[in-house]
Amino acid sequence: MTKDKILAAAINQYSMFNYHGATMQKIAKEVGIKPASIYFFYKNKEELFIAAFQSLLQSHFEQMKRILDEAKDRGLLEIFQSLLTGTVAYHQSHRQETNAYISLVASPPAEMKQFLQEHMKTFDTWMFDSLVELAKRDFPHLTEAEAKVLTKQFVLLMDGIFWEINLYDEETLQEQIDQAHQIMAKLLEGLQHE
Amino acid sequence: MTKDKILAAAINQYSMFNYHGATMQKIAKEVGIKPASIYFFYKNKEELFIAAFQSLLQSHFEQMKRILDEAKDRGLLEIFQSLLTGTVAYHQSHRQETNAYISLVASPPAEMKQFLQEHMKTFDTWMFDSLVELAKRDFPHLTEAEAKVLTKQFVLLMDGIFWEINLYDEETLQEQIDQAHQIMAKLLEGLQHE
Amino acid sequence: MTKDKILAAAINQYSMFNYHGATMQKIAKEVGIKPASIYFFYKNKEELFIAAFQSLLQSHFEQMKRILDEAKDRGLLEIFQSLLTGTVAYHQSHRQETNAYISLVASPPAEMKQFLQEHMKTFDTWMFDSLVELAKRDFPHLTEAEAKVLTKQFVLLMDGIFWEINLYDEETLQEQIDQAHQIMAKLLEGLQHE
Amino acid sequence: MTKDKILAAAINQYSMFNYHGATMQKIAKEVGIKPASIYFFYKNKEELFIAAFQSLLQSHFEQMKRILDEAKDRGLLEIFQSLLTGTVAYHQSHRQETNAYISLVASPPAEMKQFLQEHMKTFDTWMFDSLVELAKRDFPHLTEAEAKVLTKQFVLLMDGIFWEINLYDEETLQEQIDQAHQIMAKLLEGLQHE
DNA sequence: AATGAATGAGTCTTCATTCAT
DNA sequence: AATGAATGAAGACTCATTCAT
Repeated sequence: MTKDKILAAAINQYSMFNYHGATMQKIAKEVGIKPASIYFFYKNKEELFIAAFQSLLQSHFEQMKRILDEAKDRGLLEIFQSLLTGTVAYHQSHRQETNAYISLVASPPAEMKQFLQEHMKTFDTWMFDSLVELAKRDFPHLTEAEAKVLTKQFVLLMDGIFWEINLYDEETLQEQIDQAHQIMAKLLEGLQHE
Repeated sequence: MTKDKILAAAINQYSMFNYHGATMQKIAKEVGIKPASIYFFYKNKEELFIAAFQSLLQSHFEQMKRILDEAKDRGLLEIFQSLLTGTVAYHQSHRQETNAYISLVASPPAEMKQFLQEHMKTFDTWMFDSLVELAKRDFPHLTEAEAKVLTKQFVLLMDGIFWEINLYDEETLQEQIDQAHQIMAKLLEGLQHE
Repeated sequence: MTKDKILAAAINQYSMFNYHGATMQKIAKEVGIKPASIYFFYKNKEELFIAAFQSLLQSHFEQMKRILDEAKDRGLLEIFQSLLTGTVAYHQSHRQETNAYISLVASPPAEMKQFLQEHMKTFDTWMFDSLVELAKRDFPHLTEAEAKVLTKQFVLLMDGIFWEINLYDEETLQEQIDQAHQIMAKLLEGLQHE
Repeated sequence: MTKDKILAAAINQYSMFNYHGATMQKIAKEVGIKPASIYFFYKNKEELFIAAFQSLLQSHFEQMKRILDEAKDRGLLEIFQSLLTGTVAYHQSHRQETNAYISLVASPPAEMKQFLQEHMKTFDTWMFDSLVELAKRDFPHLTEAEAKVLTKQFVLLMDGIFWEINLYDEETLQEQIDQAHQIMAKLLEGLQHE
């Protein structure tokens, strides 16, 4: 459908040139239509990008949910591992969305800042709560506080991977995922002995 | 000096609107001059931004060097700690530069991509080498490989902090720094017992 | 009927925004249809507006005829009076048409200028001839020339009222109608004594 | 000066095509510059036209003041006469301004309606007060009320001339001015005998 | 009878840039 | 060292119109 193609093109152009550099003309050209046609589907540039960003954030969210859902019956370390590799795998097979997502989070257009912050909060809360619960399920003797600390540490590692996703080549990135894995292993190891 | 004010304004505008949104007009207005005047100091927009980005990256680099230099006579854990807090402190007192830097690294203008990658490589190499050396100095029994792993892990944590710097409020960010510190402590603890 | 609704909307939009500001889109929206649908009824914008203006001018003309027809059996002064109040009453109960009519006469679209001038001539001639005849009927001793002068004077007053119709509030306008009436009374009074 | 030429061109284009039809391109072309250059002098189309209309209304106002000032030492009938002929003469030697003025008053752009109404009120008040005063000066036995009635009647005639200024050819218009003159003569004549 | 989808032409406006002063 | 004046190119967006359905 043309409407979806426009959305995809907007995301792609944004990933390459940012908001002001993603012109209606370039988006239209990518879709194979004329600029004027975009306005049949979206009222203006801002509304197009609101839709684009919503779709972007939502697919990222859903992807994370899917990964967690698939992994949730394994052990905690494996869940962490799955999240890391799953995220990176997804993002490597959706290069444009990744770039757009990173761009959006790292330097959001002023008009989008608040909307973005609300989304990030929802996402963070969901991820944090889910992981805390899984941690407690897998290590029943953990106190709430301990589970939270563990989760925060994992989130920090995951954010590190995120920052590196666009900076390192595939191989180096894989090494960093391994490092994250080993760190989590060591952190869990400590807990098991208590 | 006007020339420097232009540079600062360019960085500030870039931090808010990205390359295409940072117009010569807005930059001039921020400085209190007319757009035409910018061309007395810089040949064109591209050269202005090359200068701006160089200055940006260089100050970041120098700042990191300064932090490391100040901390290098303490123990390794304290060095890590200093780097984390120093970096965050610097970036919190230079909000615009931080935003610009993050924006630049996370979504570089196409024209700047290569130049940026070279810089990042230089920076990463310097940081990596410096830390490996300090690790070996402080834990003489560490093998080269072990020292490298340790450093990579620290870099991962530091990158996590970087990603979070703009997303979390000051307090939450401080907590995350603490988490990073505790992880490094645990990793070093493990080493010490070998 | 849709066709008539389109015509009415065109007139209304014209009264508010003039020819170039009365867009097919706004007209369609006012009718509650899509712009493309207008083309089922009218070949293009120009033909729509030719139809609209014709209808406008024709209803104005017919209204004047009706007023005159109703009043023609009374005395001349009363006929003048009826024309003035009748015209104003009609125009106050058809605000949009009035505005459109005034707009059209005062600043006709270039394309319509000639068509308009022909209509105005026809209308003026009809009105002038009718009034001259009525004047002679009511004041048989008047020469043709005297009757013409009297009519011209009335037309001048009527045009004054027209110019004021959109500028003054209802009350002030009524006062001006009274002034016109009194002037005509005085002019007739002069004649009667000869 | 370019800035004034732009203003004049804006008025001229407006007189021919109304607000929406007076495009920046046509205005620029008339001045002999490129559309972009207009924006060096005026922030946007709306501000250009606000300036244009202000200038238009102000020159009309000043012209009326000048005419009245020149005539004010003659008798009242001559003053009326001067105002009529002066106005028409001025407007016939400033065709574009006249058309623009008539267009503006008869069908003002929505955005300008309020601004225009205020101006008209100021102008009407000035004209009315000035004429009432002159009437009382010239006919000392006139009551205030009588002077006001007389003035209103003159204003009505003058408005009639205004409405006709664009509709009739020069000769016919001159006849109408004569009619107005004769009406005023008769009205004054009546007063003198009291 | 009406509309979804599309577009060429044109609208206002901004942008980076130039150049004489 | 700075700016007033200007512009070609491009930006977002609108408009009248078409055509298949």
